[in-house]
Amino acid sequence: MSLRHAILVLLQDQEASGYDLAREFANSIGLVWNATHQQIYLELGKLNEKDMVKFRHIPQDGKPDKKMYRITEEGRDELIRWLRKPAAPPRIRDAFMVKIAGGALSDPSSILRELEDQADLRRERLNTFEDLARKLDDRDSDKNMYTYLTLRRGILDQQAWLNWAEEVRSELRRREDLTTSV
Amino acid sequence: MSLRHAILVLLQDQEASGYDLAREFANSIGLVWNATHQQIYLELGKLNEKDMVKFRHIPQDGKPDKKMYRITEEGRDELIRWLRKPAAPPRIRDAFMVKIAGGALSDPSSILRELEDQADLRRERLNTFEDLARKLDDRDSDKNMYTYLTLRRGILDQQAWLNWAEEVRSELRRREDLTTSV
DNA sequence: TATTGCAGCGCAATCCGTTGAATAAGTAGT
DNA sequence: ACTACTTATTCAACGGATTGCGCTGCAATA
Repeated sequence: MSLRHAILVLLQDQEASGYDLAREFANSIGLVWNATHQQIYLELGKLNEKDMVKFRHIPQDGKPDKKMYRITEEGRDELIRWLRKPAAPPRIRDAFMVKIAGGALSDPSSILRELEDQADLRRERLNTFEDLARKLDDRDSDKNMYTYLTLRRGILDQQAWLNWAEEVRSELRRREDLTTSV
Repeated sequence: MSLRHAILVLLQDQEASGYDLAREFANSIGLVWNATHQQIYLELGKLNEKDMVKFRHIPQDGKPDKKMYRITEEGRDELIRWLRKPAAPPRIRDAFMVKIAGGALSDPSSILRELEDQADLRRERLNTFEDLARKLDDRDSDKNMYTYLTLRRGILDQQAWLNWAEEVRSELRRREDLTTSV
């Protein structure tokens, strides 16, 4: 349960509303941890109860009021504490891979079709990450270096996925040849 | 919610007890979907209520009785239905990566320490997967091809991770040089 | 002999996450 | 004029997942 900590990480740099955070989750941090806006609002509520964040009401004209959250001392303490203890390895839950594992049931053509859909998604992500990495101006600043490394992680991940997809294609083709020649 | 389908995939090949399944989740399928024994027993119960699996009681001497589950027609239908509709892309939730993203807070040495711990884990997995891949005898059988592809996915993933770790090391070293020379 | 580990199953409580919807006012497009 | 999107937050309901606990009994080890 480190949605909490992901939020605290974001709040470190700047005061932000739930809405702001949700947008950032959709981009930057979403690369390593994703969450919907409902989850974020809920978690902000809990963090507030535990005095790890506080907010001020900002009335706006035209737009609805907003709550600008900032991290407190307790919040920072909690974050530091969390950073110190080892992180559990991420648990893997990949539905598409379950399909591959049970692939002998479906026919190869439908697998290939879905493979291409997934590959499109990965290619899209790859482009996004590469764009963002290119736009990082000063790579030597502390903050940017870590953002850069995070992006690199995403890039290498997508690339590995796409390479795997290439292997799948050629294996399935090989298989086709075998069966038609028998 | 495709714990259900992962179980059905496993039950396709052989009758198995909850305990057996839990062990398989810890190995083979665990590579793409992990689950604890509690979750598995619970899900087996639900699957049974929906007549997607049935079981027979096996009394054992010494050991407690066990329930050997097998898939039913309804179960197979459900599995086929599920295979046909597109899978949602996996959501990413990597606590260690959240730490990296907020890395500017911790000192580089503690990051490196945890990096090495995680790297050990990845190397271990890599070896396991490579061993399993080597042991697949007849790569041309339908079933083994898909197992092979699943393993390849895991292998490429671990390798990508380890390459990334190499990048992190050199970036952090570079950074150290910069700060000491200033 | 005490402890640990493995085989085997289960319940209860709680927490996390997802889905869907409601509200409300401005702005941009056809 | 109508539609759709953006900003901004919240609630309700459900189901999935996790954590912690409980049971039995054999085998091996220290």
